[in-house]
Amino acid sequence: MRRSAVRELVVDLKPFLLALPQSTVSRVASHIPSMEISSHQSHLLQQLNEQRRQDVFCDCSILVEGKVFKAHRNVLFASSGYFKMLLSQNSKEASQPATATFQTFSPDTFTVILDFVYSGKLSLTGQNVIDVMSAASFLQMTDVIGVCKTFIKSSLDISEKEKDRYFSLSDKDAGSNGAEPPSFYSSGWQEESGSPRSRLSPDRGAGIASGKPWNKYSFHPASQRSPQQPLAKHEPRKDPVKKTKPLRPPQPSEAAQCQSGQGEARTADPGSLVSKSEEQVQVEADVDSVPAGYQYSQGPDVTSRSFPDGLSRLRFKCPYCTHVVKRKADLKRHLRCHTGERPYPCQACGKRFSRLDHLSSHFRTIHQACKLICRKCKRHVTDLTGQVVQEGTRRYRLCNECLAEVDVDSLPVDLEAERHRVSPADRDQDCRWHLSEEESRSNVEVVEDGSAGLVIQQVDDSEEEEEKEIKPNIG
DNA sequence: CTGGGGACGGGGCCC
DNA sequence: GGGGCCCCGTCCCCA
Repeated sequence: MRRSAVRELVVDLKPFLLALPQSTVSRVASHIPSMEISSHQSHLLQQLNEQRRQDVFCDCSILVEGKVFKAHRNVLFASSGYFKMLLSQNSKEASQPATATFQTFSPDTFTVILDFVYSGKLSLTGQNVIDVMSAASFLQMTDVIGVCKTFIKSSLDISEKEKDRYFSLSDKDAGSNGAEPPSFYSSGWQEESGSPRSRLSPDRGAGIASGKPWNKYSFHPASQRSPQQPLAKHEPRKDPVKKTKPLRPPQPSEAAQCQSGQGEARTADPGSLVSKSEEQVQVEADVDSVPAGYQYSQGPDVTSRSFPDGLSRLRFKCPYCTHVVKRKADLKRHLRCHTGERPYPCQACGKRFSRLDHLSSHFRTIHQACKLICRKCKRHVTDLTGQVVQEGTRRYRLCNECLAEVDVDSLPVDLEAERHRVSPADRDQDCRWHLSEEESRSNVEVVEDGSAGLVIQQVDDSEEEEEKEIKPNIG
């Protein structure tokens, strides 16, 4: 601890101790082996933050889209898993100033993160929460991620609680285009003792600092997003969710790309950033706990929206776009297109879906060959006129004529095995298509065409009805 | 360039 | 009220 910090502490405690009777001091000292000064931590943090602002002892530079942030290696190490990895890998060069470069989030976003690191206060707004969560995902700051998630969820709760206020506001309040949400949204995290920062206080105009209206908000990697980018109706489709490669957490090698003391430019893969974000959203979906020492405060007018008469039936307003739905469940469903949450994995191929019905549809279409249509000639097929073909994890039907054309008629179909496969006892287990079963397909009693990678199964229309009862094994 | 298949979001209905 | 399901429209990818 620096001398100045210690001196501050002593100065701070002096009047307190002097004010106590000597007997009290000795009695307390005898009962408390190690006295804990509650203000110490915040004081220390305050001092570190002051040092950061004055660039005192800062031994780490972070370059974010051209803007340089100064910080302390120790503080970053203690706050972020990413920096922990990065700095520990470069521990040999501890004497050299460390430099990290990011282009995956904006300077504003990193300002919020860094302010949190040095103050414990997270300045979240409806405009920055996704960016901050993505950045926190990348930096592996799980506390911040949790706070962001709670923030988003809380928006929903407040939306519900204050729905009556939609209608209590006059048309004048709503303006001519009542469906438009209010321009600003504000909320923030603060210490229990309360924050002096006005932007954290839940008053109406508190979010003006960000200056971004609701309908300007969209969910994109910061590197791809303009702050002013409007949110089109299907814009979430352009979000990295769809482009995401198989989900994976940031790898240590990615962190290693930041070279200590070299200031090497680095562009992190936005896909990986969001993938992590998605993954964490899902993994932590049931974690609503608030980090100890914090309390959540949010502006009371977050969802105080009113709508014209024609829209008054639609009560739930998406906090990230102008979309309005009638049911809270619909809003919850809609929000996944903003958060990228995909809680429904396909057990057959591992692909993840944001909605259960989409998963069901995918499973039926891709893995169950439910369509009684020949994939090639589009004619209706029955158990007499066609067969199910398995290609990898896909199943579809071909009529006997088309089967002959693809030269698989020479393949023997093990009817006995087929009967066994669709027997009631085994049907359910088989049709669930567990990945583990995929991997151990040697036990599957079907015949594979080695050249075409096809597996021919006899069509059984009775199975068709039964398959409708089979649902993907949703974990 | 075009058509088909699949993914995906929204809306509505039923339980 | 919420979950599940179905339908529809749109978009994207690919052959």
